[in-house]
Parts: sequence; structure tokens; C-alpha cells
Amino acid sequence: MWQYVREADRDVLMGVYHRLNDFFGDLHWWPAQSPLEVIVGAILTQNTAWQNVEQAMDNLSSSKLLSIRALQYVGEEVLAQHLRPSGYYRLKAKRLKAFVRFLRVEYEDSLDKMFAEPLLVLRSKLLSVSGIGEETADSILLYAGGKPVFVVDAYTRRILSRHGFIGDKTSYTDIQALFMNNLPVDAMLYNQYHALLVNTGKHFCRKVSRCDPCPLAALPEHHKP
DNA sequence: CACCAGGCAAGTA
DNA sequence: TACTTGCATGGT
Repeated sequence: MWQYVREADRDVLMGVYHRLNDFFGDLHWWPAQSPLEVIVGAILTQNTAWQNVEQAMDNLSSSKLLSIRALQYVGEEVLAQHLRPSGYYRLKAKRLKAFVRFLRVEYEDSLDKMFAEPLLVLRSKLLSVSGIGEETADSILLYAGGKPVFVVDAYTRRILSRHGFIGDKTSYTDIQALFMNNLPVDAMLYNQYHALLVNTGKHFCRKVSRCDPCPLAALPEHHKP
């Protein structure tokens, strides 16, 4: 399980953090105004560029659909049309519907009640909702609920992989454990760290891109894609 | 024009 | 358990 983990991981992970933090500064992330918007965004951004998600979110906002009640009552087909710019729009309409149904059945439409649930119990229940996998569940827990859960996404995996810190097939759980077992249990730290990784990914570590100005370029293991 | 983007679930062997 | 495939739009 710890095949790729070395004794120095604690220092390495904090070193990466400080390097990125010095470069980007405080990001106080997730680009959304309310916990519900974080959740909607987390579902809409699945395998999709955030720019496309913004267009769909604007559509929802214009139609006053960014509330739990509106999402409950709007027809799935109507909802889907609003989601077209974000891709997979029929699928994502089903997923949003599945979430608000879950919220009604389990928590009487209350996000506060949902987040009052013990962390691991809630994570497990979120994973049981169709359309919510590990990354989406953890994004909801961290960015909507303020829970100390590290989010692993495609950028996290790619950046760690290109530096040789993990193998290409390392599991989500193992990557998450790498961070959570070697860093303080701190929601604000996890929030900022993941935000820094996403920024780094967007600017310097896309599938096709140079790494010249990458803030991690000075690391011993740094290499180009 | 081909490829990529802050995944997930269902199907197959 | 470990692959493979469908889902879909908009930017580069």
C-alpha cells in the first residue's frame, strides 16, 4: 500500500505546499457563493471544463433554479436544458435530482442537518447517491461542509505522477491517505492545498503543455510531460 | 480537425 | 477484482 511512499513524504508534501503557496498566495477557494452552489458545481464539473460549468450555473441562476426547493420541483427535462453547456446534460440532470431527493428523504431538505451527520457516515451515504463518487463526495464535504477531507482530482494525480511521487495506477484512497496521513487534519489547509494543485494544473500541468514556469520546476524530481 | 476538460456507473470477463 | 464504454458541450 505504501509502495510509493517514502519516509520523507511529510517534508516533501509540505515543501510542495509552501512552494505553491508562495507562488499563488491565498486562494480562499471554491468558486461558488453558497454550499448548495458548491454541490451543484461539484456535480456539473465532473470531467468537464469549469468554464462550461459557469455557463450552466448562469442558466440556473437566471431561471432561479439555484435553490433546493426549485431543484426539487423543476422537471428533469427542463433542468437538463439549462445544463446543456456543461455537457452530459441529461445525466447531470438525473444526478442533481438524485441529490435533492436524497436531501429530502434523509435530511428534510436541510444541508445543516446533512452536515451534522458524523463525517464518515455522511461520506458513505453520499457515495450511495447515484452520480456522487469519491471526488464529488469529498468536494462536497470539504468545500460545502468545511470538513477536513482531502480532495483528489485529475490535477492532483497528474502533478504527483509527473514528479514520480505516485504510480499511474495508485488508487484514490491511497493518494488521499498520502496527504491525510502526512499533514495536519485541517480543513483550511486541505482547501488551500487542493486549490493550489488545481491552479497549478490549469496553468502549468495540462495534458499538453510545457512546464517551464511551473512553480515546482526546481524540485529534484521535476520533469516535463 | 482532433483533442481535452476539477467523473461516474453499468456492463463485461 | 480489473478493464471498457457511454455520457456531450465548448474551448484550443
